[in-house]
Amino acid sequence: MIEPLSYPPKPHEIPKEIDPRIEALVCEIIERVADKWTMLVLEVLEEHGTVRFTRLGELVEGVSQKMLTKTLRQMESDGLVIRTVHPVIPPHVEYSLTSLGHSLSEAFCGVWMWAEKHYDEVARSRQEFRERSQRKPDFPPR
Amino acid sequence: MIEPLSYPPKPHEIPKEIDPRIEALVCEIIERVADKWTMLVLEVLEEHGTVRFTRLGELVEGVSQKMLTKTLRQMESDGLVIRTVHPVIPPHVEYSLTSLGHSLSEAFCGVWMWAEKHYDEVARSRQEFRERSQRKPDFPPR
DNA sequence: TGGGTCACTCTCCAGGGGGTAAGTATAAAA
DNA sequence: TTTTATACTTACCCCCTGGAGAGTGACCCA
Repeated sequence: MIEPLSYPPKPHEIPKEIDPRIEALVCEIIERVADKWTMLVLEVLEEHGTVRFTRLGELVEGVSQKMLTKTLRQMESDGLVIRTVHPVIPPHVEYSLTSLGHSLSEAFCGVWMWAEKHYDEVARSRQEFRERSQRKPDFPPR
Repeated sequence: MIEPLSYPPKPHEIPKEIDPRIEALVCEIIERVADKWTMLVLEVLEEHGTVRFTRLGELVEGVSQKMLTKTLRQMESDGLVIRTVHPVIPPHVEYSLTSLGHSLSEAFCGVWMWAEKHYDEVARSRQEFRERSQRKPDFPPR
């Protein structure tokens, strides 16, 4: 079992406390999990419960079949979604979140809310940045 | 100001409540923010406070100068980091998180902890998935 | 016989992400 | 005078991502 780390870590506990293996593992999960489509699929399934493949493709705006399949397969492999096949013709396949999936969705809640809450601020900042960089030559020059 | 949504949203509040503009905005932020390097830079700055360019490059494992610059520029534009230039030679540039940056880092805390907490579970799930898919032909065939 | 349904899978291909390495500016130090 | 230090920028190039679109299998229905 991995020992929980405080977050953000206090400066004094940084140097030796982080096992590079754990660092790598967590990074790997974060990378995969923070994938664009994964997050969007997660959200849609959280909202709509059990959804069939084609419908999911409609709900996740802009996803191609290829990417949808790939993302779902990945999420299934990670234990985030359950794939339920009804052996009929034409095929009928349903996707829904596992409890692990739900828990991840909940964890993402923070980021989601952050994005909503700070949207204006980011937009404003981008605006100012654009103006600033038009006017100002920099040192060192970029 | 954007009206806060409950999360996860209750089924009955889904259909009309989500303004597609807001949906798009949030998605855009999430996409950017979920960028691999952005997250890693965020983490390093949270841990180490104020850091110079070259050092940052060492701390963010595997990043190239090009990507580091790009990521930092982006984060600066979004108001997540401050870039402080000391006009000396050789150049001395320091990066640190803004309060907005800290708040995002905090929001990601949930995901970070999730990854740590559920690592074994995900690993196990992947293992099983691999075994399962070797044995089982599927319907419909993949 | 032919078309429709569903959940994929496969192939082709363009665009872009991102790596590498060299270039730049400047002054102090050796 | 050459080197070094620092924070970039630029050019070149390759590989991989991921989109578009067609194909597939099995059955039902007209």
